[in-house]
Amino acid sequence: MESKDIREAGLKVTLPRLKILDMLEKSGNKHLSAEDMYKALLDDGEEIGLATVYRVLTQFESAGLVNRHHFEGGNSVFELNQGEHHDHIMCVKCGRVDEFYDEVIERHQRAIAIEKGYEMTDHSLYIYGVCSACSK
Amino acid sequence: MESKDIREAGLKVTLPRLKILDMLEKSGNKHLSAEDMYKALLDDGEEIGLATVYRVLTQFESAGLVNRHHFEGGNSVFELNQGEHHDHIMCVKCGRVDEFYDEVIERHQRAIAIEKGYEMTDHSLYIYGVCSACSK
DNA sequence: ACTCTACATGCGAAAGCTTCTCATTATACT
DNA sequence: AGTATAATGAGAAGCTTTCGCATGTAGAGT
Repeated sequence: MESKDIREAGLKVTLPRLKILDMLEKSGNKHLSAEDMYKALLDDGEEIGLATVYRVLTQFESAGLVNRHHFEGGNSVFELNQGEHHDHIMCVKCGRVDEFYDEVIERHQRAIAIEKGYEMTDHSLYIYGVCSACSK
Repeated sequence: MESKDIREAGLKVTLPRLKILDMLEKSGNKHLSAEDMYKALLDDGEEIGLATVYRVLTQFESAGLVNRHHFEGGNSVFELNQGEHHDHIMCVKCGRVDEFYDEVIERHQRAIAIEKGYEMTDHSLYIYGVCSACSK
């Protein structure tokens, strides 16, 4: 039940929040922008403002329910936080996104932070390329 | 002489371009935004428009003279392309930026791209943390 | 040096994404 | 159910970046 997550985040359970969380859960590993979700909600006949979508996503992010990514070129995209950290590889032609996790890279990042005297709080790694479907 | 670089990029040697390139060369390993450079030019008494700063930086980027980075939270910053690729680690409190290069990480990125069926064109890795000066 | 043409510039306007403001409405606790 | 508090929708505003266009200038040829 999604409403539990919202309540546990200290937020009231409202229709926009339920709809947005629901949409993220059903989206598979798609990475949706606020605009994407807003349009989809409109198409569903919901009366939800774009500002609300942004507000709710920001709150979900603070609560750790979703992750925000800044892919190259413009707007942020969001995905459900499902526990396991991963990084992204993205096709510069079609926008397809795949996910990966590499323990060696993770370990080296931590080592670099220590070597440079930083307490690591976060990191972001994006690989850009042309996917197999687009390169033929 | 910087004008050679500009000419080799197929661009006319103009005052705004010289000033901007000069400023990047003198900035050490600082990472400057277009706005930073625009303000510095104004303070120097130059009559250079913000649009020109953006245009010139974009052209320099296309020509491979500078690299553009999208740090978390807003605007792009630029640094001179001095040959060797590197990634960045940034303090989330004071904005300090350090650079690093890790061959193992680079190799793993290439391997991941191949494994996922991508022809890698680019990648970006940012580590965020609290630097030693800010953490005490 | 002088001329000419294509390219650059500055300015203001505009675009695109995101946040803010505020009056209205809904949630959840008593 | 009643009430305090938080959430919403709509539009305005903010910020970075780009565009359009009239004016100005670099640089090749003469």
